[in-house]
Amino acid sequence: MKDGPDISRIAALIGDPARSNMLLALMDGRALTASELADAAGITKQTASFHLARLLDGALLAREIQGRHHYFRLDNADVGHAIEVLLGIAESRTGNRARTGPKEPALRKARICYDHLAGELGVLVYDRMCAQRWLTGAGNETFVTPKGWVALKRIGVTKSDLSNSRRPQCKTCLDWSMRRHHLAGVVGQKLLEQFFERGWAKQLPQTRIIEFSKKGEASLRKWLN
Amino acid sequence: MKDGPDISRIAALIGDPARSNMLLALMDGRALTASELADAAGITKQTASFHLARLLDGALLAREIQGRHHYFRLDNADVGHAIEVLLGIAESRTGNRARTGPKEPALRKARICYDHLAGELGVLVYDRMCAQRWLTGAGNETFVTPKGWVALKRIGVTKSDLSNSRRPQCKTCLDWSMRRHHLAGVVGQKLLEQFFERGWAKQLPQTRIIEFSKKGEASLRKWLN
DNA sequence: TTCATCATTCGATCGTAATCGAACCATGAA
DNA sequence: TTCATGGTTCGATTACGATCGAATGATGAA
Repeated sequence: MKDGPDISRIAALIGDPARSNMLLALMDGRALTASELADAAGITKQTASFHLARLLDGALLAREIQGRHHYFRLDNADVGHAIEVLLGIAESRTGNRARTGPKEPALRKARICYDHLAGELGVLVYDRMCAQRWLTGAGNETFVTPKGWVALKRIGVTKSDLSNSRRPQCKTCLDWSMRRHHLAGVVGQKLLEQFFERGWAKQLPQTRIIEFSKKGEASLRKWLN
Repeated sequence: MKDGPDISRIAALIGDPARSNMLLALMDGRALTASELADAAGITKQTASFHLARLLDGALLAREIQGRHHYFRLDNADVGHAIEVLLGIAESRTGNRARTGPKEPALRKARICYDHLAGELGVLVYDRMCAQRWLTGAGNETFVTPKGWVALKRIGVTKSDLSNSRRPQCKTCLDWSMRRHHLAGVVGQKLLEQFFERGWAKQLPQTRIIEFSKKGEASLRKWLN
């Protein structure tokens, strides 16, 4: 037990209500200021600052300072993934109802998972992209095929957009409500960005829900054939 | 924040060193007695009993009473999955070295993940089974093909073995060291069982390491072509 | 410079969770 | 019955972490 990975340290960081509320507030991938996070958790600024320092120290959060504003965001997608898994367990305990996943149908349909699309539509995107051989590779190591790049270009995501990023291009992320995988990684992020820019979807304020317009969903399905 | 899934409750349960040590000790899928767990965590029986009651209450553990022995095991594979994810984060924080995953090469090669095989060999099994169309389906919903049942029968796993289980037959589990998927679910469990029975591999006591004999690994690779 | 705002640090308080000794309960063996 | 063992409950202690008021640092605007 000496120098092994200290799982309890990480879990304890998430295990405080104030901190977990702040982490949940960051699950949409945005960066929030200390005051906003204090608000989200319902605590004073001092207390928030204390907790944020701990989260920074544990490298669950990253901070970016702009003038007098300090912006905090999840340090990486792994943190978001851990929170999704814990959400899944917590839900199965408290909910105790037959169907898995979030209660709100809207959340189950489409939501943001750190910085990419999750829910029914997220799984649909991943499935269709696999079925049409736009993606290749088993398990978590997934790559875009040449055919896939053509399709992505049609929607405004180009290879050069991602070349200078250190993040893995594609990853899969286990979907909490669907119990299947959806697309994460830079491609997943850029894709969602395009959905927003094209007006196909927008994020409901203060929630993780992503709402597709009728037209937007139709366009998406058309793109996926 | 009223009645939503309480992620901090779950995380706080894992976030105590004594409890996390007990959970880690159970990651090999076996069921251990209260005394054994007290030992594993380095605490007295009373304290262990206190923690075990909390873990039961939070439904992270399940208890089975046999005479005066109380056996504890992880309540389900989701719990094991959550711990693997946290292990991954903790490792990336403390280790800070380039390569991901456990330090010990043996652990990276083959280890037990809740009740199935993980590590390089675990990923190999999954990849080969997919490549030969013994498994089908994208994401986490995976099924054994007719061709796959033939191959599984050759190694002693038959369809009838699993018919009366409520657990999903096949699941994929994200491998902490490899960052790829390996096979979980009942099939993954039965498969590992066969590896043990055939003497291809054995678990090193007090560790999660699974050691394949030279002959055993050769037999495994032959089975996978 | 002065002022307002955003954030962190300090200090003190408070509550609660972890711990263990001791007692108690249940089971199985003698 | 008695005894030994595995496990839980009770009670008291202890220590640590969360919280907030107040003070201190920054930054940007007037």
